[in-house]
Amino acid sequence: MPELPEVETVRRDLDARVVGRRVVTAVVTGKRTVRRQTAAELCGALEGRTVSEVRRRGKYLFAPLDDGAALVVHLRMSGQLQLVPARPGGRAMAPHTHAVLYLDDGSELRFVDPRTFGELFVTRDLRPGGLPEALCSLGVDPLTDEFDAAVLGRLLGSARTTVKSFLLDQRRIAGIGNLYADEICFRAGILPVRRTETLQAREIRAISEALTSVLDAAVQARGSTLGDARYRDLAGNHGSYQEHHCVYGRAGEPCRCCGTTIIRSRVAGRSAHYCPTCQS
DNA sequence: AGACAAGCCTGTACGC
DNA sequence: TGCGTACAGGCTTGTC
Repeated sequence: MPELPEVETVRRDLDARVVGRRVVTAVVTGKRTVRRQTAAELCGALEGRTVSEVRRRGKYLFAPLDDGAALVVHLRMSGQLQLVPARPGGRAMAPHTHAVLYLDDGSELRFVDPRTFGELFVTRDLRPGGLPEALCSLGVDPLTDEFDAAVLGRLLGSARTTVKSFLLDQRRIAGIGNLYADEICFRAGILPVRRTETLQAREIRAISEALTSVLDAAVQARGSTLGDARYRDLAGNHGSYQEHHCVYGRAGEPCRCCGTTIIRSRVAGRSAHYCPTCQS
């Protein structure tokens, strides 16, 4: 399940390898992959265009093009981008390949998505800073300098919900999914069910610190690859942050800090993993 | 066979 | 009334 660290890993690789490349041909075969426009419109908007840069907001990737439009990609649960180098005879398409951008150096950028929740679209509707209008409802991105403990404090101060729901709300902070929400709560020593109204100043600082340190470490490790919807980077390699998970996917196992059995319960309709001793 | 996992959107219901 | 929040349903498919 790609969340911020996984999407950022893909963004960095795309930025290094696809910027300056021109799309020669675009082919969409998935029926659900392009929803906000027709596949022909998307392909027409991409063909002949050069990728200027690759940016990210929360879990969304967007690539401004040389004509002022931007390609937007969301991987949702099972989406994956593959960059397949030019090779005589080509390389077989993975099952569930729904779109392919053929680039001017012979490489192919492929969108693979078994559960078909992911989507691509091209938009010309951009804010002055270049952010697509469609992404403007997203909250602050925690890897930017727009985010710090003071900003988090203000956001938490106006919320009346659980810490888990707060962290998952993309309109407040963009990029955190179920996995990193649980890891951040553990690192901060806060239970996922804690009400935001009850947080002390020192706990808000702890959440801020945990948020930054967990996401930074996960980006360093090139994301988490778990058994289910296995995340892969552009080249097909997996991340390694799962080796550092303290709670997510560890229900029934001993806490790495105190040995207490990690609990799994439901919070805000989602699975939540926590240590009942280390978190309060 | 059927439940479940995930992210996000939509619609509806609720409390203050 | 209106705002913020809660919750359920829909979308999908591989895995247990």
